[in-house]
Amino acid sequence: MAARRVSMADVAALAGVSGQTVSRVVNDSPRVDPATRAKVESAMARLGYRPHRAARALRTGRTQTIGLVASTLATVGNSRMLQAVADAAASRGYALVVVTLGHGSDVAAAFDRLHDQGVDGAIVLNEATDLVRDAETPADLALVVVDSPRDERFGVVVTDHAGGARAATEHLLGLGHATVHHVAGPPASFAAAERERGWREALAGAGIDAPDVARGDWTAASGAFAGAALAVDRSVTAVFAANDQMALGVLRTFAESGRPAPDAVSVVGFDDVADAADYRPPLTTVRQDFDALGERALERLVAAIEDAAEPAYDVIPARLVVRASTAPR
Amino acid sequence: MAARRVSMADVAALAGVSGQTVSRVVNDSPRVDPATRAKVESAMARLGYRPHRAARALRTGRTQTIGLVASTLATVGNSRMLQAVADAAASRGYALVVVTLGHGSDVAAAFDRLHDQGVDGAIVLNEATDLVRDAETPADLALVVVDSPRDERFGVVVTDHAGGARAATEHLLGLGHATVHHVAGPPASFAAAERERGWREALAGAGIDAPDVARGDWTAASGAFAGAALAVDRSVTAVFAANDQMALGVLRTFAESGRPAPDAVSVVGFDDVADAADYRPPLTTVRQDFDALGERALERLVAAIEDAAEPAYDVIPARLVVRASTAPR
DNA sequence: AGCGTCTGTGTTATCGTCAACATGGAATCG
DNA sequence: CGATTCCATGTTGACGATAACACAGACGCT
Repeated sequence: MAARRVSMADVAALAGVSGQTVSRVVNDSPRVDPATRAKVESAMARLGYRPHRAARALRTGRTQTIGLVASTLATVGNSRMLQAVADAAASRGYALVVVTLGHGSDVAAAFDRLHDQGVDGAIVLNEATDLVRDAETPADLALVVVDSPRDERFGVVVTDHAGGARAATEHLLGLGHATVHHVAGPPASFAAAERERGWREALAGAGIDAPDVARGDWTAASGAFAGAALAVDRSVTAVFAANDQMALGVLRTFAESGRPAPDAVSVVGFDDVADAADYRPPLTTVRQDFDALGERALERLVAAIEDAAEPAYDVIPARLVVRASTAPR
Repeated sequence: MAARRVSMADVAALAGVSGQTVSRVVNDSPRVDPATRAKVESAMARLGYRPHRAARALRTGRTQTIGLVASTLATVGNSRMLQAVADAAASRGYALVVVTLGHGSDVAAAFDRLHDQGVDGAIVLNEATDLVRDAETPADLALVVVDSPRDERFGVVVTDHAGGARAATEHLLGLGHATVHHVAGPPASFAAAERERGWREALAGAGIDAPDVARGDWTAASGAFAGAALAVDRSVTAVFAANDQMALGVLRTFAESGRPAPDAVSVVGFDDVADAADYRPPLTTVRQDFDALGERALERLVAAIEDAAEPAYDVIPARLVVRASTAPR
């Protein structure tokens, strides 16, 4: 019962070589005779040998593990990022440990925990611009931050929020709306700021003064609240919400005020969550490519860990998806 | 720059004791003189000592790491479970590694990966009843499965799906509806089967023959598809959908058929996702307590790992949340 | 007084792997 | 043809922590 696990020594004994040779086979060293390699490999297969991560980590100082830091996993965007990162990590042989920020939103504590875990690097989903900016980044930890301003201390991967927002706004203007109102995300959010910037740029490009923004906290409830104020203003015919869930709230309050989309108002969201196509009406929105984002973040992180690559800056495009919540004015 | 990490030996030297004594302090052994303990602790604090997980794992065979297995993390339920489990694990000093099933849905491969990682135990989010049933469970891995039939080989923690479904159905019957139609989840899902069972039981209890069920795949799109068929049948006045997203689809197609809830039809969902209160109309649904579920699963798992506790079976209640999508007939 | 027991601490060996160095032979060179 | 290089492999000794054992002194018992 107490079958001790198979170690390198067992494989070495069966193959009639030294442990070091087994190690070389395992690590794909070129310095191994093909015949020897075959012998060792068959011995490994026969015994069902698996390298012992902890032992290797102890010896090499590398754990083949990366951390993912997020304030919460309960949002659609974060969980889709997580999924993408998890898949990408698995395919490269890295384990992924998840660290969520406590209620204190204490990034330093999160880095501390990662340090404890001995991760080789970390990906941070940066929901508040100053999250990472203020925390001193541990020197010995490779870092890639998602949705952050460019920074030379760590890699950065971002969705083109501003570009997506511009496309959304221009789409609405193109439909003949005199202006476009905006329900923005929380002030601390980098993504929210970028989306707002894109919206302003599009309006400025059309020579239109930007109206006051309403501000929500990404939840549908906050979108509904903001929408209630907009709905009573008959001059509002087009609303760009900074995410789909707030758009959902906007759709609801406009409908309840007797001004349903798309006849009385056009609404655009951001993200393209799975449900967006089944909102009423189906929501025109900007699709974020979470898979590409996660994949790229991991790729950069692994490059930093394994090849000491310099921090890079990558922008992933976002694409407008037109559905039924927008119509010509 | 290349500051080697602080090891136990460094602490021991500074405190003027042996490494073993430091180890005893770290592990809260009672066999340490309070004065000595204080000396060691101050030395640890001064040097900023952190135990080296890999070294400890190598020696003890315990990694203080658990795995979470899920087919996907992109669903609301799974990501909320993940969040709950991550928090609970962190508070107990366990790291959490996430393993998603490949497209092959190959549980054996997932266990394999966990084995590689050397986790002490795993929590499986069981979306298909036969997921775990068929896989041979590794003997040396403590296991807790969420949403599975009772099993003596591993711990099981489940939401009371049937009870919640019964409450939902009885709520609708209590409003005067002659019968309740059901949009069920995928056939392989344990949760879907249980919710369907609860629905049937409630109808049977009222002496009503259960109508045919429509079947979706948890997505809003599949709910819309099922809803389209139901909406043309004027005798349908009450629908219980097996999750909120399908309920969203049902709401949409009924509205588009000129039969909006709650006047023409009453709709109940399951889960209480964050957006449900902002569906149009706000959705009456059954709230799952994901936090309790995750917390309990982790508690049982840790008990199994640390105290070799016997597999337990826990049921977490679900609660009806009445909103505006249901009305008297 | 003599003996066992308990307490706090130190010593030694080991977990599985890999880096650094060592070795012996074949191939290549001037 | 001796010297040099290269190649495939082996030997040794950590990495950091802890389990098992050892031991000296304090204490209590008969």
